[in-house]
Amino acid sequence: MGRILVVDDEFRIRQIIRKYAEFEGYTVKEAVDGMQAIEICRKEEFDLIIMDVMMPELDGFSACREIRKFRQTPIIMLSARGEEYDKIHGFELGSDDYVVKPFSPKELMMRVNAVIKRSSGGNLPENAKDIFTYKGLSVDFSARIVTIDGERIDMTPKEYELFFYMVKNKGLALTREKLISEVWGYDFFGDERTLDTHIKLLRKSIGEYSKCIVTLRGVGYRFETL
Amino acid sequence: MGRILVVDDEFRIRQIIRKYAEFEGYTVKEAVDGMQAIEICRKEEFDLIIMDVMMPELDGFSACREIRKFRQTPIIMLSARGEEYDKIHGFELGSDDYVVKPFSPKELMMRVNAVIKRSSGGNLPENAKDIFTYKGLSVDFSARIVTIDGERIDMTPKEYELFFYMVKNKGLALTREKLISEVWGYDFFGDERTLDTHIKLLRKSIGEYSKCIVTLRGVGYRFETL
DNA sequence: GTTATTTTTTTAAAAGTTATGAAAACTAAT
DNA sequence: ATTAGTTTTCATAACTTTTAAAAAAATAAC
Repeated sequence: MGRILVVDDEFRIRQIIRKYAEFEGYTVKEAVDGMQAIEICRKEEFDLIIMDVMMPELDGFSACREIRKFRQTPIIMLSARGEEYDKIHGFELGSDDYVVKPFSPKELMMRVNAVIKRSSGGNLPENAKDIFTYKGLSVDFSARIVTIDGERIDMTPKEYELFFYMVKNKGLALTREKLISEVWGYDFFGDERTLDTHIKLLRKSIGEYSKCIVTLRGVGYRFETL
Repeated sequence: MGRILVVDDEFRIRQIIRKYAEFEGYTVKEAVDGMQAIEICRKEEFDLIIMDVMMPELDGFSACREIRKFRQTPIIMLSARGEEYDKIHGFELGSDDYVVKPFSPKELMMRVNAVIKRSSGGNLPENAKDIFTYKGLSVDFSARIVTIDGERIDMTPKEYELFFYMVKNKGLALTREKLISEVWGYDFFGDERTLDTHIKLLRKSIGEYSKCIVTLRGVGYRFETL
């Protein structure tokens, strides 16, 4: 287990990735452009694809899109610094991660391991995935699993419901009323401070990421990826 | 689903965009200038508008501004390299993306897909965005975030409410009575100077943009984009 | 130019909100 | 019924915002 497809037009890059990946115990196959990558993917299955954005014949984005039509293989995109940032960012949701060139092989391998662990760890049917990730934090909505740097975070049902709702609505100001009616139900008539207490418990649970839950005085809270 | 309005005075450009967009499965409608675009937008709804900046009759910026008054359709602007860079940059936050001519159709399509995915496909809450921008100032109403040159401005609830109301009613003379009843509530019976104090605090918070809040002696205040 | 009026700035006290810790109530499993 | 874990309540501490009032500055009127 651990098959990786490396797609890059530069031999040197493919070589270096192969070296490190094989050292980590992965089996590596190579493709020199997007077109070739698609053909190979039709015939064989991989646990991960590492693909350069800029390639002759067919660029990484197009290839990625094409492959995704018939495979759910996780994909890590490689791109030159600065260049195409917007595109990658917009695309990011579709790919699983991206690494900026020049990269340190170590860093790349770390990401490779993370992505593979993330995708193979959960033995769910790959299609029903609904996962949010931000840095070392990942929230698997369908599995009800929250991990930080790969480690599971135990959460009580209420913490999970609250966190779930906030992450799903990340970047939005959520009023106390909204949070309470969404998490506790519109007919909750309990104490006003209940929400505060659960925010506190939740913050404690997510450790360093507690700073992602910002207090909006007089309004409520907002979960944000800084 | 996937209706696009292409606004450009050059037939060749419209044709090429149409070709690629239809290939990707979108339905395309065309307009030759800003005026026509506005008329069409009043009658029909689109998922995306691709609009050239330089056009006879009515330029892209003006048309965009006009359309935004009644539609939230995402807009991608096209412009010649270098030219109008400042405008585009300042405008960027208001539009959803911009592409510099000459562009590769592939690149444009990638952006089109990204914008459409972001605004409709992606079930992220990010779509419900409601953001006002003017130069380096941006007010995100749904996230309750105000930034100046990308940096967050901390505001107290009252400052935010007051600013929110003034920006939403930008360009209008707002009487002290109106402001107080809208921000504090019609039943506020506090001190007359409270409003002045909060205007002061607000001005301090928004720094250089404080000059956008003009005092209307004997009347009230007005927020304006100079 | 002086005076009266309005606006702005400055304070400090008052009012209001959120965070926290601990205990009580509740729930599900044994 | 007991227990372990979870949720809720409550009192209080910590903190922030709002208010009010007065002094200073600016503006308009004379």
